[in-house]
Amino acid sequence: MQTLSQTPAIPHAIAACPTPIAPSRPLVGERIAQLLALIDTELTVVRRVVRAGEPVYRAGEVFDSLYVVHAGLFKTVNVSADGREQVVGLHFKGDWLGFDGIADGSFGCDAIAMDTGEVWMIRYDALLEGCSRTPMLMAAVHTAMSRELARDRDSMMAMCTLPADARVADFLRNWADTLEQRGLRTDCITLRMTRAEIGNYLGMKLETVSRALSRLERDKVIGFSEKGRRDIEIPDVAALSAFVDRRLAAVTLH
Amino acid sequence: MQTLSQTPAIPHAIAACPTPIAPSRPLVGERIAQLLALIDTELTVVRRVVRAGEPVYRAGEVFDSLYVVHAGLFKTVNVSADGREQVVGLHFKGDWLGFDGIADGSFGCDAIAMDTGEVWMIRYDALLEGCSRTPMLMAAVHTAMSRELARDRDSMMAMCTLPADARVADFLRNWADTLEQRGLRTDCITLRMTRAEIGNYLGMKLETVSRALSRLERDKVIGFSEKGRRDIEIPDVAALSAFVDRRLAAVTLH
DNA sequence: CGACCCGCTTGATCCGCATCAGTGCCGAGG
DNA sequence: CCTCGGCACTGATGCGGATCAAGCGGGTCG
Repeated sequence: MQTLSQTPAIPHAIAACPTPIAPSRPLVGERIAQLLALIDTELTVVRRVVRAGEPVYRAGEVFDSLYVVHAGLFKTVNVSADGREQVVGLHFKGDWLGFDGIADGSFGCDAIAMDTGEVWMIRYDALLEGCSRTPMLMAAVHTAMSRELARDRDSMMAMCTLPADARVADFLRNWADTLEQRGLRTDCITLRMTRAEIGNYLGMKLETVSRALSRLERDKVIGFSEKGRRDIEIPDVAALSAFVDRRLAAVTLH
Repeated sequence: MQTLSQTPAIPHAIAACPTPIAPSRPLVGERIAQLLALIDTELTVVRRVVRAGEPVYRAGEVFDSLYVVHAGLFKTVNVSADGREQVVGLHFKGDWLGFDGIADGSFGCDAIAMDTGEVWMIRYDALLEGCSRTPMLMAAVHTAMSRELARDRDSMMAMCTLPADARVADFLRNWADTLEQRGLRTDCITLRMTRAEIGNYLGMKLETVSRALSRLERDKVIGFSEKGRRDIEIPDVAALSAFVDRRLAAVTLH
């Protein structure tokens, strides 16, 4: 089914993919290109380069613009009044940033670049106007928000029902999926996050992340590159899914 | 009770509110009324009464309509391929149902009535068209999606960082807030969920919910009505917040 | 070069919550 | 009436992951 036109990714892994969530998987890369083209023609955008660690916006700032990731990787960090903070989302090329600010006119999260990247800033009032003119644009915005909603729920579900090591496996699988959708290599991914950040995102401590990764390596589901423990080799994405299912079955049956 | 044309909400409760998140708190009830009026004038809606336990829609069904809760309480349940299911959202009057179906054209959740209620069904294509005509309507839709996003993140945060009993306290506080925003009594709330459902929503087991409630009662933060253990008295919402903060401090400082 | 810091790993121990098990309460139905 | 099934509460026990602690490799800077 998934005859991805451009990705050179391992075909058997795709055929064996157990969770065909998105029926239009091979089109995702194209969809992103179309989105960016649509925005570029319909709206005036301000391109902004953001360096690693720098914020696109911060929680509490007045909301008046949305952002679309054009390059790089960004995280959104929820900061509560009492100082707790948690990574609540990761955003790749084509993802939007700032939807959560619409409701009450100020951002609810920090959005921070994890390496040098570029965002397109779009004034919200201009976007509303553009949506009135161009129904396709409105549909695209709705779709993006809807997708984010669905993704948040899936990760909530994972956090609630999966044990720690399966959560890490699921995280890696999602990352690989994301890369694959963008036509990038999935067999060797570079996490641009520390163990502590991963743990924060997945709701566990850095030691637990480390142990989970070690276990996944022992089980031959992943490998470490000799370049460093930050690069992770995923010979077979399906094996990762299988690992999740296996751990789940171990819990589920009484 | 539902006749709140403009909220007659209890002023002292607002003054005593410990977490002034929304600056326009007393206007929320009015906002809901305005939303429903706006929808009613701009769109053709189909009213549909749903009895307790019946679904509004089910995961996997083709998406072509959104729903607005007009009366009653609804839950959304995420069902994964392997059979796990989790309550991922609770929806009161004025909330929308079905946003997560926009992205890929089919619903990702079950939406189920928790007691007899009424929803307004709105065809999505008609909504898009209405949004083009009426910018206010579009803004309302965006706001609703944005709010849902923010709420999901907050509950994700709570699940990750709060211990079980604080999570229950936080849950009750949010419930009370929701009622207050709609101009209803907050000092005695009736949970229309079993302990197991609450636990499922909060990511814990029913025994833990039960213990947490018992503890909250021992600490005089809540009380049980003599009508049954399903009715919970909250003499002071601020005390609930204080409980959450206290439990958090106990964890945070080493 | 060595001193230091940071990120990662691994082991030992502790604790919160899940699990298992027993009891009580209430409403429905024979 | 008694029985039965669903829901709730509580105690005992075990496990998964947090916490504490130690060691290691690599990068930076004096």
